[in-house]
Amino acid sequence: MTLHNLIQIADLAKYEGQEITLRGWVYDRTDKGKLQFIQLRDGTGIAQCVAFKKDMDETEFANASKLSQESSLVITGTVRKDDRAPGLPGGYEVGIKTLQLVHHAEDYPITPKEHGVEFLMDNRHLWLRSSRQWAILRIRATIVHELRNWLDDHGYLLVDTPIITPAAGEETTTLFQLDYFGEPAYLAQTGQLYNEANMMAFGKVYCFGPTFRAEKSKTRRHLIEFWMLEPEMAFFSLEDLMDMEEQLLSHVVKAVLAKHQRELAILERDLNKLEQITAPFARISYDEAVERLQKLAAETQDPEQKALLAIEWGSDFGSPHETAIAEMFDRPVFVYHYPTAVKAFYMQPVEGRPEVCRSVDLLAPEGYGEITGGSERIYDSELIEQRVATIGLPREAYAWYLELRKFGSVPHAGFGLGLERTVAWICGLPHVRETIPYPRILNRKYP
RNA sequence: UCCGCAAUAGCUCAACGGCAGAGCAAUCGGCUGUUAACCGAUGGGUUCUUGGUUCGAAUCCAAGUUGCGGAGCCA
Repeated sequence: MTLHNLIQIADLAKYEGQEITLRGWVYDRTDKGKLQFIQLRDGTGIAQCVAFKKDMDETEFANASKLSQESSLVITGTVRKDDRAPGLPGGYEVGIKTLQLVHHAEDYPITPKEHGVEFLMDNRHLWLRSSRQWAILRIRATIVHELRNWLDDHGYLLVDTPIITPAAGEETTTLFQLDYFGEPAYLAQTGQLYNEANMMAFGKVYCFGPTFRAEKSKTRRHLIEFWMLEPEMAFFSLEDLMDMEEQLLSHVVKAVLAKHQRELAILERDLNKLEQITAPFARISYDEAVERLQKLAAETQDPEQKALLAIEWGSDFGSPHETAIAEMFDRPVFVYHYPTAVKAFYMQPVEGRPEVCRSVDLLAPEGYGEITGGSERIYDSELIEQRVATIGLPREAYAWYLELRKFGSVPHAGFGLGLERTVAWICGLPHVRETIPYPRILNRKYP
């Protein structure tokens, strides 16, 4: 078959008046008898291809009238401007000259009508072809690209951390255990401890990869396997960390707005909300957050809501608390100096107030909750030894980590950013299950 | 793990103690501007499972399974 002038649908408008070749899949079709409208999808966009009986070979037109959803084909034809033409980007269509069927799809299950969550999740491998998923995963790719771009351009070095680890990175989470030639090993829940070693070698580093938590969490914000970006910086204070995070995230949001107007339109995202995401973000202490929540709870009439908002100083925030705090601001808000007891063992205590630590979480607006969590790390050798002993961690497993404090220990800080939560927020999605191609959630690992 | 809700055609749902139904999809036919096209026709059912109540159960009851929403835990 001839494939002269093979183009991508995203570039269709550049070829007005020219004869071109497209390859792709039937997204939808309208049959008008002697006239067929084929919406052809090639991964870069959707083009309306019009088959007129009188313009085509009789057999090829007959094939066109039998096309089923998701059948694959190669067409040649002439590009013309037509305001009636739907598609992505739309406004141009192709008058078909030849049409070759590559494969006839039979009974494609996902139709243009509505479907339930369970059905779509069972058909995730096919659901990815739908325009909404197309939009989300393209934005996800840009978010990853822009996060890495910004870091690479600002002197941060990508240093990969292992996925198979001999011990937990944090004391709280349940890990997936592996059989490592007869010895137990675990899937990483964070690259943080290795980042601290890498930071001492390279100054400013980050790791980016999948992390695994065997928690039986069943919420709109949890995945069993999720991707985390973790920068770690030598000589950084908590304030440096917040400055850096707001620069990084406002850059990413700006880039998505610049590159993905079409995708955001498909998702019906409120662009005003994203345009507000500029540095500086709001900053409040844990103490102030608790006070504000207590005041809000006191003023709340609905008893159910009142109970959800109730909080005592010293407790970690639940999902309703995070949402309530975030709603008090029109941009992301940093909450810093959490109680030491609810945070990880390696977080630096506040001087003169050891009951709170130099930690900071970033809460996204619109109820998306915590998207980053970070802190200054303990760099004093004796203090970190003491914390490991108090928590009851097996010292031998952490010996290498503790040794970092013996050779030129420095103040340092870092954070972890949950990629899927960030994608859900920027895309305005109700659930993280659509932010990753093949979500691993409680009781689901297929497909 | 706890609380709440649900499960009926390939899909989305209706029928709520008395004949198992619609729209979409599929198949066949018609139509030269469709945007979730429209019009006509055809095929399509272990009503999640097990047990119980009843003359009679998709419908009521019990247990289980699966899913969804929320809580907790967290990024």
